[in-house]
Amino acid sequence: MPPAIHPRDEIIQRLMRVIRRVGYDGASISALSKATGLGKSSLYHHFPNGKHDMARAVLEHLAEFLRAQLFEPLRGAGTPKRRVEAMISTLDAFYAEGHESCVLAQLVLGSARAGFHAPLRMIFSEWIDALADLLVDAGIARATARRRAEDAVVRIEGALVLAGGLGDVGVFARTLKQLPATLLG
Amino acid sequence: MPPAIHPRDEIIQRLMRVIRRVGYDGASISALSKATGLGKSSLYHHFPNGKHDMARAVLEHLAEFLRAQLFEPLRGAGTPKRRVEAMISTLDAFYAEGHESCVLAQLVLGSARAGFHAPLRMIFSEWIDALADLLVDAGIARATARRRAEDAVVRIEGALVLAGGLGDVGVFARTLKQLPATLLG
DNA sequence: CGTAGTGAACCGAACGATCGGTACACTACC
DNA sequence: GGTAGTGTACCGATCGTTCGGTTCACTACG
Repeated sequence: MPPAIHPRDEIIQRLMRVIRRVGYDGASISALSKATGLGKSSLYHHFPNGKHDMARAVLEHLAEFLRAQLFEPLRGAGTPKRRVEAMISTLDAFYAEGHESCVLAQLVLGSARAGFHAPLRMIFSEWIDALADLLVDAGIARATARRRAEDAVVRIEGALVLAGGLGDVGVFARTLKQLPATLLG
Repeated sequence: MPPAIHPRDEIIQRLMRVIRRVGYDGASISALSKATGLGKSSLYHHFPNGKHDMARAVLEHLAEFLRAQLFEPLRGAGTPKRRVEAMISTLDAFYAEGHESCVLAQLVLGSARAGFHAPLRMIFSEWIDALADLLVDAGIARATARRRAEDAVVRIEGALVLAGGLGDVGVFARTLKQLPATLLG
């Protein structure tokens, strides 16, 4: 293996850092170029279809991250409460206690949302499914479990929006804190 | 009153329609010009500071709308449950049952969010305050009321994001439906 | 061995289009 | 006449994208 100063994952993570902060429309190629340390044409070498490809890659990368760090642990070992708490602390770190906004929300709201419809729906669905399965595991009826799982994701996304809008991350902390009780009854 | 083909409110509403769909960064001046039927120079006549002024005006217009249509009714007559239900049906209409996204969220997430920090915080705060006051009115302890009010706004914003992400407005409908129970216990 | 060739990774300069914004003359109505 | 509102033409900057070209590790072949 050659030195590989710029592993693809590292590039994508830097793209994500920009997009999650300023959104798809707000992320210019030159900004993405600066953030990655790659020239514009080098970016096009890695992502032949341009900006859309970059965001797509970010979305795929995020999906893998979520599967490994959130969805799988939800299905893993430990009591349901423990597993929910693990998810919460992962979320708290990923969103920097509410200071960072959500890439998913950025792409849902951007002007190019139509182009990301499928992967976005996939990610949200998997998230809800993983949570619902956990609740079923905890002895909660399937229908109730789904409703609560959906509600949990709703709250997380909403808390991030509100934290940004109020300029106060307290609402995100409070929302995360009361998640276990809301989910598990 | 002269014919006034383009009353200011009508202009601002059309600006809002664009911004709420594609966000601040995605809303180009030419798109805003087309949407309002006004030439660029006319737009700059009405909003001397350009795009930022337009979004600012949209935000002020929205604040007035929310005060008149949401916050005041929350403090008005009728049982607390009735007042909550009135808010919900207004929200359902305003967001077209979940098909339209939230202007506030768009401005919170856009790259120019710093410029709208104050009015955004104001609106969210007023909303939470109005809801909390209603709950106190319904006999709920102040601290609990605030937490629940905050949670309600969190859910509304989150449900709009998720409705867009899933491409299914069902989640918005379900969230609104269970709001009265969540708020009033 | 050497050396010609290959392809992946990279780059800055430049493209046409559009960006947000301005200048100014004109019209409509007081 | 004055002034609010408008249309046209235009500005420099930046947009996303493409171009021409360089570097360099590696392979094929004499």
